[in-house]
Order: sequence, then C-alpha cells, then structure tokens
Amino acid sequence: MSRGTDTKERIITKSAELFNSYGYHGCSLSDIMTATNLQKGGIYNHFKNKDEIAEEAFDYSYNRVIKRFRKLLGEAKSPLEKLYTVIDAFASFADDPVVKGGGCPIFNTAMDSTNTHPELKRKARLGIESLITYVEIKLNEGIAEGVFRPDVDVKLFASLLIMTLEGAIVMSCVQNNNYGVQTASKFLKNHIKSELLVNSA
Amino acid sequence: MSRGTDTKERIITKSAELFNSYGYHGCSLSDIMTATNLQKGGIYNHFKNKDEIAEEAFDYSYNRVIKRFRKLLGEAKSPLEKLYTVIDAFASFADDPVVKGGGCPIFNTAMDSTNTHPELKRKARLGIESLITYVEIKLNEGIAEGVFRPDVDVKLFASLLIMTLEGAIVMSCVQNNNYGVQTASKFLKNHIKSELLVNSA
Amino acid sequence: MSRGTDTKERIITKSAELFNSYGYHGCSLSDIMTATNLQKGGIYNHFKNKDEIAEEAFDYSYNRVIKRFRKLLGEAKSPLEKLYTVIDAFASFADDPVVKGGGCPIFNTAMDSTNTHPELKRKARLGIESLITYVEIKLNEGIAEGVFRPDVDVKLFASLLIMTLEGAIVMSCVQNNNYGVQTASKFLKNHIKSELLVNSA
Amino acid sequence: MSRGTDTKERIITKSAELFNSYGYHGCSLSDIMTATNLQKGGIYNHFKNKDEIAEEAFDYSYNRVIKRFRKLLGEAKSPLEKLYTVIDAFASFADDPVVKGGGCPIFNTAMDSTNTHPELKRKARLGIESLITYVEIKLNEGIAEGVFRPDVDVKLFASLLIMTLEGAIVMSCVQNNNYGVQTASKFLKNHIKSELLVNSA
DNA sequence: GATGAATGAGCCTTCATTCAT
DNA sequence: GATGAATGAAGGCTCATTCAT
Repeated sequence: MSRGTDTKERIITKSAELFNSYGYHGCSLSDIMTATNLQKGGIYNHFKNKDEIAEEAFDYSYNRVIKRFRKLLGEAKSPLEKLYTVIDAFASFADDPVVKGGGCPIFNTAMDSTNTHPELKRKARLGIESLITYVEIKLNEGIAEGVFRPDVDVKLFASLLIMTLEGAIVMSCVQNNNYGVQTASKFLKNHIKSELLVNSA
Repeated sequence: MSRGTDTKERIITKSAELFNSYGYHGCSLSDIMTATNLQKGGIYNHFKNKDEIAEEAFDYSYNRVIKRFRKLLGEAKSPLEKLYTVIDAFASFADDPVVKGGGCPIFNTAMDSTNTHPELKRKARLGIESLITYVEIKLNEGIAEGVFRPDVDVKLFASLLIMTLEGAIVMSCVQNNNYGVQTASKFLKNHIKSELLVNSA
Repeated sequence: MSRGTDTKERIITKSAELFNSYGYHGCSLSDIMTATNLQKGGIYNHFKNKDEIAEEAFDYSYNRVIKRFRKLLGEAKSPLEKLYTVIDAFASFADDPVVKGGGCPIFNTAMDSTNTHPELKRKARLGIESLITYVEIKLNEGIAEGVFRPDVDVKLFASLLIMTLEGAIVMSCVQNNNYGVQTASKFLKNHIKSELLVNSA
Repeated sequence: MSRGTDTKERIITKSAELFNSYGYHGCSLSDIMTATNLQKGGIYNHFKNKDEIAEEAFDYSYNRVIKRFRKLLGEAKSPLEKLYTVIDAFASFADDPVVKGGGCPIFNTAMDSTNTHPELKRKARLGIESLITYVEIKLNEGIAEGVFRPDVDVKLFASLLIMTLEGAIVMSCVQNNNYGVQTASKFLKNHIKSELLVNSA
C-alpha cells in the first residue's frame, strides 16, 4: 500500500515537471517511464490514462504554487508586507521555479491547454481565479485593518497584479533573466505605496 | 512559379493557425495536410521539415502582429493617441485574433517553445524584444515632442506595458472574456495620463 | 477451503460465459477480473495461466450442455420421444443458451480454437464426438427396443443430426431468430418418422 | 497507382487468410505486417483501421466462395446436376479451402463476430442469406423446368441444405477428415433424389 | 510541383504473468 | 486466499520523413 502510494506520488511529481517543461503533447509516456524508472504497465497501474496523469500533475503543481505563497507569507506581518510578499512570491518563480521547467505552472498549463485540452483548461482557469481571490483576500484584509484605502478596486487590482506578474514571468523565461519580474514587482510595489495606502496621495 | 508561391503561402498561413492553436507538438503534418488540402509530398516540396514550417509560420504570425499595429497606428496622430492605440492593438488580440487560435502568437510561441525548441524560442524572444522596442520608439517620440515627461524610464515602461497586456491576453483567453485586457488597458491608460504626460502630477 | 472452491468455481463460471461470448482471444484477464470481482492475484492463485482457465471453462460449458440433455431427457419415455427430445434440446440452445453468449459452446469453441489452440480444439473434438455417441446410444436403444429399423446407419444419422442442428444453431444466432433450429428440427423429426421408425415406409 | 492497388490487394488477400485462420482478435497487425512484408505505416496507407481491413477481407473471402460456386456450376447442365454441384462445392471446402485456414469463411466470420463485431456480423448474415438465395434460385429453376416437384418448400430446403453442409464443414474441420461433408452430401443427394424429383415417391 | 506508397520509430494503451505483501 | 505493484511484450495506430512516379 505505502509502496504503491509512493510510486504514484513519484509519477505525479516527475510528470508535473515534465508537463511543465514540455507541455502535454511534448511529454510522452516514455518520458514519464524514464523519469520514474518504471515500465509502461507500472504507470498504468496507478492512472487510467495520460489525461489522468496530467490532471493530477496539474493539481500537484497548483499546490506547489500555493505552498510557495503560504511559506513566504508565513513570515509577513502587516498587510503591506503581505502584499509585497505575494509579489515577491510570484517574482521568485523566475529564478527559483516551483516546478522544474520554470515559469508559473498554472499559466503554463493555461496556455498549453487552451485549444487542446478542455479539462486542463478548466483546471487552469480555476487555478487562476483562485490566485486572484487569494490576492483579493490580502487586499480586503488590508482595507479592514485600515492600511489600504477603502475605495481600492479590489477585484481590478488583484487581476492586474497577477496579469502583470504572469506576463513578467513569461518574459523572464524567454529572456533567461529576471529583468521582467524585477521590473514588474518594482512597479507594482510603487503603485501600491502611492495609490493603495491610506496615507498616500 | 506563382502557383508554387501560392501553395507555399497557403501552407504557411494554415500552419500558422494550427501551430498557434495547438502548439508545435499538438499539430501534426496530417493536420497541415488536411488544412492545406495537400498531400505529404506537396508539403515537403516547399519545406525540408516540420521545423522549417514552424519557423516560417512564426515569421508569418509575427508579421500579422506587426501589421495589426501598423494598421491601427495609421489613424493615430498625437504621441498619446499612438500609445493608446498600441494598447488597443494588444487588447484587440482578445476578441479579434491576429491568427486563428487566439492570444498573441508571439507569446504563445514563447511559452510553447521554451524547453523544447531553441530556434523557435530565439525567434519568439526576438519578437518580444522588437515589440518592446516598438513601444520604446513611441515613447521616445512622445518625449521628443514634449508630450511625455523626459524622465520617463522608457525601457521599463515599455516592458511593463507589454508584460501587463500579454498577461492580460492570456487571462482573457482562459476566461473566454475580455475582462483581462479591458482592465489592463484601462489601468495602463490611466497610468500614462497621470504619470507620463508632462502636464501630469 | 470451501471459500476457495467457491472462488474457483466463480472464475470458471464467469470465464465460460466470457469465452463463449467473445472467444479465447476476445476475452482478456481484465474481463475475467471485472466479471469475477477479483484482482490479478486472486485469479492466478487458482489457475496457472489463461489457457488453464479456458480449458476448465470449456469443461464447465460442456457439462452444462450435457446437463441440458439429461434434464430434458429425464421426462422422455419412448425411444422416439427421447430422440425428439435430443433434437429439442439442441433447438433450445437458440433461445435459451446453456452458457451466456449463446450458441453451442462446444461448436463455438471448436471454431474459435481450430487454428489457434490445439488443446482446446482437442477438447472440442472430444466433446463433439461424445455428442455423436450420445445420439448413437439413443438410436441403438431404439433399435434394441424394436422402435427404429435395424438397418438404420446409426453413426451416419447421429452425425447428420448433430451437424444439421449445429449448422442451424449458427444460422439462428446470426439471424437473431430461431427459424434455423425450427426448420432443422421439423425436418429431422419428419425424417425420423418416415425413415427410421420400423412401421414406416 | 497500380503499385498501390497491388499492395492493397495483397493486404486483403493475406489478411483474409489470417482472419479466416485465427479470427479477428486472434490476428494482429503484426501478423499482417509479416504476411504482407509491409511496415505498419504501409498498411495504414491503404486502410484507416483494422476493422476496415477485416471488412474488406471478408468481402474478398465471400467472393472466393461465390467464385468457387460459379466455377463448379459452369460445368453443370441439368437442374439436378446443378444442385448436386452446389453440394459438392460446399463439400469441397473441407479438403480444398477457398481461403487458407479452412472451413467456410462466411460461417467462420459469423461465429467469430457474433458478440464482438456488429458490422462483420451483419456482413456474415448477408453472406449467409445470399447463399440461401443462391440455392433457392437453383431450386426454382428446377421447378420451372419441371424437374423438381412444384410443392417443394424452396426456402426451407435451401436453408436446410446450407445449415447441414455448414455444420458438416465445421465437423470435418474439427476432425481433420471429410467424413462430415461426405455424410452430409450423400444424405442431401439421397433426399433430393427421393423427395424433390418429380418422378420420385 | 504534386502525388501517395513506403518506412520505421514512436504514440498511448492493454496484455498475460509474477510475486512481495 | 487475496491483493495490487511491477514487468515488458504486444496491441492498434500516428508520426515525420523519403522518394519513385
């Protein structure tokens, strides 16, 4: 039992890395076999098909993203610090990937699956929406605590923060540097300081 | 000769749509055969392999992006209007795709090729850099004309504009609406008005 | 011990149905697992391989055929009645299968195994020969009792009866009706009445 | 063109032999590859899947059966001779197979496909029905010529003839001799002579 | 310039079987 | 006696590519 569970987790972990690196169509079961040191049948004992692997791999990757947030957020105290940490967490994707292959696995999956894999696309969409909600919660906490201005358009800024950082992550990946994420996070932090804080402007 | 050219162009056009929709690995030569109404040999007469098709298809898609900008920019007069139009051009990708499959073919290719296809990745990187340069030129023109503040960090804002809009395009694709691009363009325009214009702040 | 026996019998029963329905190559161990609600190991505890299952399943099916004969013959008194009942028993295969999947499992196996499975073919041949012998006995009994003409070619007619009915069963299966078996049994009964009975012709 | 046609025919011929020998599930594409000296792709250039091969192979086998009849019937003159020849043609299946693997490919397919392959079953059913019709025509011709009694139940006797001979063919296959078909044909000929001819009884 | 037959490696999946638990 | 993890060959099918016509 425990043996099987370990194996299944190994398959998921390795597959998550492969799918995040090469995409659904760019990663074959042979690749997964090699990465897991398992034979064909050994993989299919745990999953009914490649789609199921991909879906569970996505869930795993999604959780890695959330864990990165939780871990960094743990040290943050004030609402401003928390929001900055959220930005830093995204920025960290560029030079310390949550999942091998780099970038943000949620956005990576979103793009990879858009016209090819409805279920993965659905999962990616839900993942993105939950990221937005996550940021919204931090903003609302800050407003409740009187740190952020009460007239902040929470939904808009949460979306904006994520779109900007995700775009930055892609750019950093393509350029193999972290100029993109640094630019984006500097800009967003400035914007927060000057537009969101109660004692601003 | 002219017929051959037509055929080659048909292959490129159709392939660009397929690659943009399904990615390099998600689109097979059979798909291209079906889309072009050509047989195996008919395609290999014009290209030495799938990679060559993908590369020329990327060039085609890149040019479609540029043409979209040129076309919309043609009507713009003032530097501010021009910059707004650049934003609108990006935003238009969400509901009026430059290439079938949707999104921005340059970023799509960037993500699709990151760990799989160095030459395409290189082309995508150059494409993104040329987009940034394009925006930088518009900004510098505005500065030269005294419309934008001379202390604007041109490189930073150009990157930021593109990252934000590209992130927004992805989000709009995933959510099947254009909330993302609208949010991003509204925000960017506000930012330009309040921070970049000489008579601002 | 008794539980083990039950399990083994369940495997045989279900396998007999599957093999009779889909043939040796058309029925996999997964099918048997599903049908028996057992896992791989649970099956291989009782049989050393698929062939052994198939052979014991054939034996089971063969016995079901014999039991059908015994049961119906039990009510028959006179030799003529007995012979008619043999015919009716064969005819019953068409709308009340001895084993799920339909037809005569002995002939089904015979055809399925002819070029593929020597041991099953041997068993099927022995099964057919025992059917012939069965009919021969009934005929000889009738001759001994003075009901059938002493010059009846017992071997020939026994074979003929079976070939005709088996051909009829196949036809009825293919046509999803029982025209075939009805035609054959009516014809054979007429023939018996007019050619085999001592007071005939 | 002619090259492709030849290849396709070779695939069909060889597949017909393999399917007739081993059944649909008992014959793999590897078997067909070996038999045709072709690679996977070379086969799939001509057929979209295994089913399509099986269906065309059946058609081929069916035509071989019909040709056997036509060839032998060509020498027959009188209605009685023709009917006898039909019987001989069936009987010939036992020691001179129309298609390698032996037996009657139509009945073989019928049994092989009954619970597994609806389209093949349909084709086999139509094949059997056309055999019956074929015999009916011969009987009706004989009646029209005044050779066979006008009160002969044509449909019944045609079915009976075929069921009997098909059952006999199976038996001969299983027993590796032609006792079955000889018995059946002798019996049927006697029956015809004594019951169908106008000057009989 | 275009066809389509052929290749053979590779795709995802299922197969029968083994064996530690 | 039963489980289910693992194997590795084989299943049907698609892939990118070549080349004689």
